[in-house]
Amino acid sequence: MTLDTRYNAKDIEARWYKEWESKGYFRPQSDHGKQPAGKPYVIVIPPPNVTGILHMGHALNSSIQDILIRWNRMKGADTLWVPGVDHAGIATQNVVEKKLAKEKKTRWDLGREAFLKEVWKWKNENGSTITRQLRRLGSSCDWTRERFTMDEGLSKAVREAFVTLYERGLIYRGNYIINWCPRCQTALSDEEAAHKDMQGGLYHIKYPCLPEGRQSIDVKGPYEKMGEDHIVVATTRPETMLGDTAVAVHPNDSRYKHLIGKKVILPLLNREILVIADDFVDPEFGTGIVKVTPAHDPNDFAMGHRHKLEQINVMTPDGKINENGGVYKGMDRFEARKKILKDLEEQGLFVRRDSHLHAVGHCYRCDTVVEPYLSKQWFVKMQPLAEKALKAHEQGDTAFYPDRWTKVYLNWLRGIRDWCISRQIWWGHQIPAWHCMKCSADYGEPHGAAAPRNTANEVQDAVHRTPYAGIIVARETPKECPKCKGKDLVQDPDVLDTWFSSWLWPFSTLGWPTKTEDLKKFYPTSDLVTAPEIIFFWVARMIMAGLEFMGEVPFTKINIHGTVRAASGLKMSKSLGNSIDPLEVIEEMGADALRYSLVMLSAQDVYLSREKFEVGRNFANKVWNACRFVLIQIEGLETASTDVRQFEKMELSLPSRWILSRFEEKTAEIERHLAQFGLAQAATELYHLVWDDFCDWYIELAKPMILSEDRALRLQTQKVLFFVCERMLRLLHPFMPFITEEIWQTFKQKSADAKAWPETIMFAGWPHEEKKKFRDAEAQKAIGLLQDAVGGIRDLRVRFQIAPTDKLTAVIVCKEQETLVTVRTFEREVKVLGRLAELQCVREFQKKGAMAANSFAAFDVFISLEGILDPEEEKKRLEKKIQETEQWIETIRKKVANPSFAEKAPKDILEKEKEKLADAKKLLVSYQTQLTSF
RNA sequence: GCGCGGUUAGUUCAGUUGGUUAGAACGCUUCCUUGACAUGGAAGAGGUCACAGGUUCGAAUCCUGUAUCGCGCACCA
Repeated sequence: MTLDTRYNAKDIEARWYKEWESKGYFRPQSDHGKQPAGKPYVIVIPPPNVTGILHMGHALNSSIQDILIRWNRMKGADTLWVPGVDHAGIATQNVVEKKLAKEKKTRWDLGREAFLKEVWKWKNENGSTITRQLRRLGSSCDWTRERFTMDEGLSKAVREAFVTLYERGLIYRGNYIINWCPRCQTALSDEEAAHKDMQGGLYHIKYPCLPEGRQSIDVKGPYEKMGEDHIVVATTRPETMLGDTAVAVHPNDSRYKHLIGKKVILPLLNREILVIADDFVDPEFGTGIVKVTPAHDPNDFAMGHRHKLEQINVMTPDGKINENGGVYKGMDRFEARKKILKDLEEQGLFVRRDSHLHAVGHCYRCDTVVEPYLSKQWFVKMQPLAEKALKAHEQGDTAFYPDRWTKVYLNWLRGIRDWCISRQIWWGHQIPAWHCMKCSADYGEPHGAAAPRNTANEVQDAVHRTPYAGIIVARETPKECPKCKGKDLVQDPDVLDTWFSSWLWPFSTLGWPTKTEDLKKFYPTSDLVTAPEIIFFWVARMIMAGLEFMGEVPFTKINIHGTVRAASGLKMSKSLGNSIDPLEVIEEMGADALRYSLVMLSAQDVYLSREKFEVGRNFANKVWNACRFVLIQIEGLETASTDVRQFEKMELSLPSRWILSRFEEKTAEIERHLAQFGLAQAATELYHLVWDDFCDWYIELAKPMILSEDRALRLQTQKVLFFVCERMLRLLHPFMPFITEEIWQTFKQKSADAKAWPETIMFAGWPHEEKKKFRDAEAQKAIGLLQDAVGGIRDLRVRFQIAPTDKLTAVIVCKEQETLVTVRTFEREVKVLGRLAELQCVREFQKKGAMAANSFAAFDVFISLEGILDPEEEKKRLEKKIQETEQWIETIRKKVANPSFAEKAPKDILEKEKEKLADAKKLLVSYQTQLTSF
């Protein structure tokens, strides 16, 4: 039984995933009636957007989670990885609306019910793309527990959560300035309005003053005296001036004190507005006078509140000027901006445009400029929730890896603002609130429609009236109004923010609010792995929800991994056209290669280009071939086994002792890295263990041993090869699940005790240190010497251009008798690896003729270079070496001679320095001896 | 404006609590198709660790400041 000559990732990967899933290996072992070891290990997947396709960020995220899951599964824990997708309200609705648009239809043409049918149809046909792709990656999720935020159970959880919060007085409804996307025509939360710096204009506009005693608002120019016949305000959004209801100055601003309480004329609409005084105004900025538009700016809204100003909404939900905007009615907001500026200029009221850099909110789904907009929405009062999360953190219930994200998280919690959760779309969980048409006067106005002029008092009322008259919030659809017994009830048309369902994910996916077995067994979960941009959207909210509804944090460890970026440094995204499709990489190089490359690079943000995946591909190929070599070498072996005890009474060769020792050492190190989410470091360690130690040295050393006449040595080497290689596969399995399974199964067939092996490498157990049984400092030191000797010879070969086929003679001159004894034990190996015809190991040596050496602290390696060596060149080289070494000695000597160093440095450091000094001196002697012989 | 992170080889990055002559991958140079692997092997060149101070016997590592790049947050119209 052996492996194919060529490693074919594609074939292997398709085959194994199917096998694993169909046999139920991904399910918790307790589902199979097994008694697992220790605490369960549970991860919930950050649910990807149902409209999404797998991008590199997902690939990295899922790779990390799968490594953690497979690692813990191998350790014997009851592992559960719950997969699923969220319904992505706005994004999904957009996709379906776009589809309808092609047929020249809108959602309004279909009506709510028919439209939702369309969305479900789309979901059923296309919604599994991303989960299919996750399978290609090798993600060992328990698909039997897959959830969707719109499925029945999760919808029940959403309703439960909403009603519970309402009952606890943490949900309110009110008129506020929210972020409004005119394209999606819905409110957004603060997090969904991504601020981008934009170079815009700061427009200075003259507002005429109403002269003393004049009642008429027909004030004619010219306006020349600022502060007398006019004032100048500055704005970035001139179109909002249509809704101005005041201008404000700082109460202590001496320039304008006389204006306070006076009136100015709002140009274009020729409305009188008041000059008010408010601390908010920064006298240093612009002219020190601010126009106040309570319905279109959060600050102005607050100011309007303080001064009981009228709120005039001048925009329609789709971003056009409404009937309050006079002649501008019907114009798009940006079109209106241009026209208004033009009109102002014609009237001599436009002063100038300054270039101005400011942050403008953009809809995170469609990138449209968000409009601060006054409308009636549902909110969650966040502060009480945040306080619980803060307290949990103080108690050490949550920890971020790496730790620096803690601060980001805490800062956000401390400055938390209420969460606008209602969305004016149809796809999502409809708010479980019903309006009694009889009791509720305030129902019936379409959301976001040109709101009649709400007064500040009304807002205040709306905010604080809880529960509201005429609104019934309930778990079950109410039949009648509890107050008036009226039957005319209409459910609130709004749906909830998608994140309102995602934040329940860690327990809703386990069955909550039903007290299921899963919930009992698997909550709280273990780790959360996600990207930094999701900390606010999801992580923080999940923690708050966990505490609020379950009374316990949903997970304690939060691993924040790097962002995947294109080589240019920009975030990888489809819209920028700089993305690399993970599926293409899988197709070309295999999922194992993709996973390994990504994880190895993920110590921080991952900058990708296609070539970077070659690391993983080459590594997979190396693993394949090394194992193939092992299988070929053990062809005749009848007693291949993974049993540690087989080596107990065996006198192992030095290289075998060494490789066993190296594996033991590195296993512990890899485990340590994995335990603190140092996956990149773990992967790098493994890479070098496999490539450098196992392939470059052990396999090369094993070759002569296998060809040896000594039957016992032959057999022993075969056994060690098998044993070590099988462990290597297990160490690699979490990182490269497919290739390791394929090879491992071949190993299993080859082993003498195959019956004792589990059915899959997934359950083969994670290699643990054999009580340091294999730790072997002596072997490590000896192989170090061997590597020096071979390296020294190889260097001389290359330096003097000696063909590899030229068998030459070398002499190793040991400086100590002890070294000589050691070197003699691996004489044969050095001969083979150095391609020598002859090797002498001696204590004393008198150089004859043209010879050159490489010197080490323990020995010198000479080779004969008759007719090749240029004595002058060699002399120069040696002189340079001597100079370098002298300098080095001087440095150490100074250090050691320093009384403070001797006094303060730890003992072992001092010892090390002294050793170093001794070694350096030996080296110097070697060089000097060589030089004098010329 | 506030906060966070980076600045180490030509490039991309590692570098645990300060302690070998600062490492890797890719690229580059030279040589090698030797029975696991050319997706390979051997060897080599290449770095005053952004800058300036400070703490220390000792600093890439800790502190202060500067420069520069990136990210996040924020109501300066």
